[in-house]
Amino acid sequence: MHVLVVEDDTRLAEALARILEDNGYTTDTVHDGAAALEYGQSGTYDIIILDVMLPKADGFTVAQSLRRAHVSTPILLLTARDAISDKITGYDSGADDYMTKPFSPAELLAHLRALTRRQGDVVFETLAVGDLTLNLESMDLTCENESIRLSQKEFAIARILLGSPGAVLSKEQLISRAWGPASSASDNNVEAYISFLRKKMAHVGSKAKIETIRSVGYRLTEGD
Amino acid sequence: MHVLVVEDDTRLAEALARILEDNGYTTDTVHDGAAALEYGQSGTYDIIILDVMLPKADGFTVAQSLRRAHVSTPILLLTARDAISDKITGYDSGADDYMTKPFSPAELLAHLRALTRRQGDVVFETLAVGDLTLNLESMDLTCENESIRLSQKEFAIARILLGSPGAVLSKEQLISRAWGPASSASDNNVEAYISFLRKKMAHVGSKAKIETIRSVGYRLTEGD
DNA sequence: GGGACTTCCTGAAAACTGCCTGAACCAGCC
DNA sequence: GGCTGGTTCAGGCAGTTTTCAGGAAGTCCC
Repeated sequence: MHVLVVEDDTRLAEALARILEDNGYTTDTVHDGAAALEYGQSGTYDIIILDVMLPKADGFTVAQSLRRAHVSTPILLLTARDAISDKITGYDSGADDYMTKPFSPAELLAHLRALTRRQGDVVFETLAVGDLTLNLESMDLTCENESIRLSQKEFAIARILLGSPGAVLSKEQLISRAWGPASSASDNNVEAYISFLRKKMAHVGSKAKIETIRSVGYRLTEGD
Repeated sequence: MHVLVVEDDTRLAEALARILEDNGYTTDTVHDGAAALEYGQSGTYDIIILDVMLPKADGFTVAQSLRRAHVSTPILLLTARDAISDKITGYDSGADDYMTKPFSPAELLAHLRALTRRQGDVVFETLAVGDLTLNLESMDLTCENESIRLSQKEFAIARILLGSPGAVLSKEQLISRAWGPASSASDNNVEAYISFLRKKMAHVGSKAKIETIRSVGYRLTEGD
């Protein structure tokens, strides 16, 4: 197992190399984004550990460039910040996993083991349509860096809509999937929640729209 | 030092527990693969000693499953066979060390010391999120220069939260990891401790917040 | 175009549920 | 006995879900 460590903090870089080598990995270390790209493109590494804060080119950019160059080596991003927007950026940029500093060696090794094993498993459980992202774990609805919390039922409905974007869902379908097939919820319940959702979507400034298709149902669209 | 012993041979299991307890370890013993998984996932052990030949699921499988579940507790595999192929399978499955039966108590203790040392060497003795720092040795919670002592359970919960900042932890998860998988603690216990922790976090003046996600769980955030 | 009808939207209030937290109660320990 | 830490209880609060009703918007037909 050959690992490329990209980390500008010399102390941390050495600590990483030490942990890895103690555990049977071989390592190369570079200290800035430009070198990371150059080495990463060689395609000889099994994993790349990439710090986000780097001189010359940040981790996100490096990850993105590598993916553009069709390098599919699993990338583990390191960052001190744990903002959700960062996570999303990290994921979008093509990184496979994500770890916030500080971390224990055990944690690092666990992540590496997971990365080499699974390859391509999803790290963040989200649903996205257009500029909208629904976090399936925390039930947050996000657009750009505005986020808002959804309630249980709002989430259930949002999840169904985001789950089949563009499709027309009837109120009956929505009721049966959000309230359960044996429920006695009325059409007006759905209407109320669609209204809530539209309000929250507007609040986070999304361009996506829930269209009404009269006497048929609703449909989620990206919004041009 | 808390050790999980997984061994179906009752005599050997008792012998192991005895040796360990005589040497200052505390132990839990289970007798099959399924229980091993359940207990192991609680993440409350410092070491897992795992026999290869087990009813329900063999040691390799258990080790592998634990690693997949992101449990990074060091695992010491026990086996009667000493074929090389077994050794390889052992390490592949995520085990950290490997010992063939029969062995002397001294040998066992040496392996355990090696395993804990490897970790202890480099393990960060604090967990930090935002302006909050949790000292894993003294169980103090610190922010800036305000510090406060946490009780056992408070510490257990805090450690879990600080260990995966930003992630949503359900009450069930918290119970299983802070009280143990077989516990009968109620949701209200968790609520009570969350309440204590919030009070102590406020007391040290941290900006970090424990968010409630209604009917889902809790999440620790840095607080802008 | 206008009226009659249907469907949908949405603000407000009521009903409900889960959560928080102070206080009491235990148990073990100095 | 006093102390600390853990657990349980219950009232009150706040967020959620449901209900209701008036009005807006769409459809149909003359």
